[in-house]
Amino acid sequence: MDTGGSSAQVRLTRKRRKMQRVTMMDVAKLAQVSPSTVSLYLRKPEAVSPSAGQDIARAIDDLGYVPNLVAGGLAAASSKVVSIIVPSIRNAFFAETVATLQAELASEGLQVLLGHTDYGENQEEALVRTALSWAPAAIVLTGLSHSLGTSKLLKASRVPVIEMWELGGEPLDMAVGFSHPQVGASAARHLLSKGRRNLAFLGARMHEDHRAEQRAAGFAEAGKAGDASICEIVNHPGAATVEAGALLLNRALQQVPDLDGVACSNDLIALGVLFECQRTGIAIPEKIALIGFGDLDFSASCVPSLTTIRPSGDLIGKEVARLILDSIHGSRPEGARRIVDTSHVLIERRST
Amino acid sequence: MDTGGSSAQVRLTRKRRKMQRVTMMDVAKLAQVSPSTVSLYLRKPEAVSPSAGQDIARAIDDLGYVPNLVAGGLAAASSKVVSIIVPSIRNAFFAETVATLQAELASEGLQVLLGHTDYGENQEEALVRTALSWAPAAIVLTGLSHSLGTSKLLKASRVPVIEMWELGGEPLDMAVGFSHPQVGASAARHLLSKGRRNLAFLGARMHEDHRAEQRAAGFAEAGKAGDASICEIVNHPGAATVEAGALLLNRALQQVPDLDGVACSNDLIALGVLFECQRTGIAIPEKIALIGFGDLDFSASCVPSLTTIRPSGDLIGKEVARLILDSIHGSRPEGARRIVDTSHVLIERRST
DNA sequence: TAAGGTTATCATAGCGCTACGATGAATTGG
DNA sequence: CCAATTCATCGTAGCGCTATGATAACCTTA
Repeated sequence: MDTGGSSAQVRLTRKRRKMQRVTMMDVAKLAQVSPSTVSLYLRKPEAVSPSAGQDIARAIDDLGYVPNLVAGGLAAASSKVVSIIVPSIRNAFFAETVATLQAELASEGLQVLLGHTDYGENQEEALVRTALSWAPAAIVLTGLSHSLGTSKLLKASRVPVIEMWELGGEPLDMAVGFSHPQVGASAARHLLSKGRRNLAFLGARMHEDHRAEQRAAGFAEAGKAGDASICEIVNHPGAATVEAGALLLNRALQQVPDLDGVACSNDLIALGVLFECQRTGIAIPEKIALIGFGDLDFSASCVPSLTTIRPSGDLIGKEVARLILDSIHGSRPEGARRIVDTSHVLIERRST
Repeated sequence: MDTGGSSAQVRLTRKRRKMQRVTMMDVAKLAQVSPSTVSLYLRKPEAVSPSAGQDIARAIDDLGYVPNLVAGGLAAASSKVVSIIVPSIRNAFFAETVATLQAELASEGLQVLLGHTDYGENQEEALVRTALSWAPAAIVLTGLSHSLGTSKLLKASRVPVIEMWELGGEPLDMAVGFSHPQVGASAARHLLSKGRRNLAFLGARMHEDHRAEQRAAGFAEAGKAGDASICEIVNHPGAATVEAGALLLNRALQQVPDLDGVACSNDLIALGVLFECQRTGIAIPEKIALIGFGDLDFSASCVPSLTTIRPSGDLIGKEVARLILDSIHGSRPEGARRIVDTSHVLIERRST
């Protein structure tokens, strides 16, 4: 007869939770120390006696223990993650910066959480919101212009914020980059110094890419301040591609009949110009002097080699990493606003 | 008189923890529901009554509540993060895939945790270890060859693993990509079909880049199987750059005197070849037929336009995303091993 | 109206770890 | 030889959230 079945005291598994195969507790048990000691060992090995340390190390190894950073982050109220938000990782500029940054941070045990906005401010706000959900150690944004909501979110959180690839405005917290108007001005002055007077600036997606717009503005201003006869800005609504370069050149040739100096917002555009000139038989630099921006992989090797402006994306990555690590280690003077100017370098080659 | 001071019952703040400004509890209080209901609303809004839902939504808005995904991840035993590990984010192939993947995943509320190995297997193991610490929803690796430790780690965890950009071996779990030997073979056959018989394959970093090596091998095999007179493989120890292309061409010209067909492991190398030929007056395609790999931004626009093989990095990203989402939603047939072949497309242009 | 079925909501027990304060052992000094 | 000081180690209370089962509230239908 089944006595237990209908009686009141049914023994049911009260609660059940998913879990991790090996926890710190298991390590502690095997090493015959308390979980606290294991935790301490993992964070500050030198604070634990050598003998205990060895036992723990062996236990970790034997069990194949992998610490759970999610739990750690919750307990410590801050995770070992840095959130990076760029317009597009397809863009070689940002790829370079992210790569450098990732490498620098990885050596300090920090992970990179990546997001890209595709040049949309609303997109950015959503990304910032999710980024903050991870209680990151720091958050890295591109540029200085953000939606009101983004700024509010960021200020409300106590997370260090670094804005990169742009200087000139008031940063939320810290900034690493350079002045884009100055880049444009350098390009214009260089063309003027080569005796060119009928200039054009070829840019892409400038309604969204605020920094390209600034370069164009700096170019136009320096052109006018110098003795340029004409100084036109031509924009392509799509992305900055080689193909766009060809289109833009043709538009510029229509607008500026005696065009003899062209600056491009991006080396890809410049490459497109180069190819289009080759196709149509326009001599570079004899007929048109050409200067780009970015110093991409091909810029030194193309025919003719491309005069360009190097923004040092890797340097930006390094400096951002330094700022983040300083913030985390508390070695940053409290309240000190930090702005790092990575500057730009004009590299003269055969195309001008 | 101070009665409390010396007496035994000192009221001391027992414990203190850091915290978050606004928690789910605060939202619950303001909306006059229990925290569970708020949690439920956030995860499945349709399961909560419209009136309660409205109250909660308003409370969230009023308080500027940002959910803590770290806590959520711990409680749910899996975080809304997908870890992606690529050799290099500077590489346009992987940048494309990561960008697509990130966009697809973001729309489902998943974050991307990025790591890059710089083509090092040890590096990869360390990255996988940290990645697993985040209890990710899935983990995406590049290629099929990993260290023993990496495989063991991955198998021990119950995390869905997707290997991308390579097919042909036995995947750990799921794989999305294409066959690299076949790419090489396609290139060789194309050159042969153009009547070229003195062939060379120009690759870079092939001792580390296993996939480039496979392309070269496939090329050599198809060359021999066809009626190629010579079929040489030339390797550059450094990265695949435009500059390397020029060097490699010159090496190939030495090794293959009557060189008339060149395949490159990467369009950047092909571009370098193009420029070098321009410099030295070698006619393309008349003297040398040139085929690349990647179909990068410039490949359609250069002069002459570049015949190339498109690996569809964006398609890979999309398929990987689909597999991940299927895994998460449990719609994947349990135990079914999934392999997706994204294939490759040869795009014939003017350079052959 | 009672029995049975739906919902919508809730109380509660952790997820695995860190940080705080406390404990006990070892060392020292007067 | 006991108080004072150091040092390694430990016990424990959460971090903020989700999942589970339970409960209450509301319909059905016979």
